[in-house]
Order: sequence, then structure tokens, then C-alpha cells
Amino acid sequence: MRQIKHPTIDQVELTDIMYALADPTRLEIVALLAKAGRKLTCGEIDLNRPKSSMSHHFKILRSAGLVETVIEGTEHMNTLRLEEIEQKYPGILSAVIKATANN
Amino acid sequence: MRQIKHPTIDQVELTDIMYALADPTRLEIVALLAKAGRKLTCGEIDLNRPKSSMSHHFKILRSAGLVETVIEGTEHMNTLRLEEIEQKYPGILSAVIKATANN
DNA sequence: ATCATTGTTCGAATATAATAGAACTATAGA
DNA sequence: TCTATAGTTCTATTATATTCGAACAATGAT
Repeated sequence: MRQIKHPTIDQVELTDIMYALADPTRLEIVALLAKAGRKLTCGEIDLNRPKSSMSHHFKILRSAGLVETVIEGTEHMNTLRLEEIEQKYPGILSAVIKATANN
Repeated sequence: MRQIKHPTIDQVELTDIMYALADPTRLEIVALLAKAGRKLTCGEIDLNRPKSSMSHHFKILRSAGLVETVIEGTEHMNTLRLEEIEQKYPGILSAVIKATANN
């Protein structure tokens, strides 16, 4: 059961996080993951875009260190790496999530 | 004495802020402005890049609503719009500044 | 008036990113 | 084994950003 590679938290750069969150689609993915508070499959995050586009955005979220994806069967379960990011960059991600909630 | 136009705070979009902060040069400008805690001219923010490049980055910071530029004589005085941004998006900018300070 | 200073704007080159269809991979189930 | 499902990867297209030299504009000083 091959798993996807993620950056370790010390490899996560602030500008990568900012970049990942600068796209409306990705910001929405992050908001949905935060709101759900549980593992979500890519399919559950339906933003009306083709699979390949969504996959692209997930890849960027992963490489920025924001999202962790674990393969379970045919599904890819995604979670926010909230605690880790908060530890390294306190307040940023939680504030962004709060900002997206008020919409 | 013509002044530069800025977005009003209600026109400031979260993704614009994220986008503006995703560039290392711009992040550094923001960090320097925050550290200085006073109006800085573009010239005082010397990041070893040509004027036109810096001007480009300032333009994006302005249009994102992060920086306010007031013309005084031949100089353009820049400040962070920290209080306004904090009011609209609490915690984000201050957390980013804190993150840049630990480097 | 001329000149120096500060920064913007223009323009063109280069680089990076977004989008999405099609082919592919991996697993699960019949 | 064949088929369906979930996502990824490949590839090409199009759109957006970055960079920076050169020309320009506005002010202040001589």
C-alpha cells in the first residue's frame, strides 16, 4: 500500500503556505477540511471541477505541507496538518480558517 | 500633490493578501515595514533589486491593501495597514509578521 | 531654467501557474 | 479475470507573474 510523500514540518516554508492559500479553490479546500474536522476524500470535496484540476490543487496543498493524504483502499483521505503548522507558524492557519468561516 | 489610490478595507480580499505575501521579496518588505514601525521610503527598503522591480512589488502590496503609500515631496512614504487588516482579518497579518521575525 | 532625486510606467523577455482531456495506476468487488 | 471506482500523471494550451532596462513624471534645489 504505497503512500504519498509529504514534507516534514521543518521543510515547510512560509511562502509555500502563502502561495498555496492564495488560490480561491485551494482556500476553499482548506476551509472545507477545517470545517469538516475529519478525513475527507477528494470526491467529498466537490467544487465542480475536473478531477485532474482538483488533483493538481491537492498536490500543491500537500507539497506546501498544509494537507496530509493517506491512501485507504481506492480512496485518498485528506486532513489538514493544522496542529503541526500552528506549532511552527502560530496563528496563521487558524486565522485564515477563521477568515474563511465568516463567509 | 497627486496621491496614489488604494483599495478601501472592505475591498481587500483574503486571496489578494495571501498572494501578495507569497513572494519572498514582498514578504521581506512587509517584515521590514513591520519591524521599522514607521514610514519608510522605497529607497530605505534596499533589497538589492532594480527600482522597477521594487516598484512592481510595492504596487502589488498596495493593491492587495497591505501597504499604504503617501507621497511627500519626491519620496513615497510606505506604511503597513496593519490595524485595518487586523480588524478585517484578525490574526493573519500579525501572525505572518511574527513568523518572519523568527528568522 | 536646469539638474538631481525618487519612484512610476512601459515594453519585452522569460518563467511559472491554471486548466482540463486522455491515458494510466491501484485497489476493491463481482 | 473483468469491471468499476478514485485519483494521479501526462501533455498541451492558455493565462498570469516576474524581471529589469529605458523612458518618463513630479518635486526640490541651485
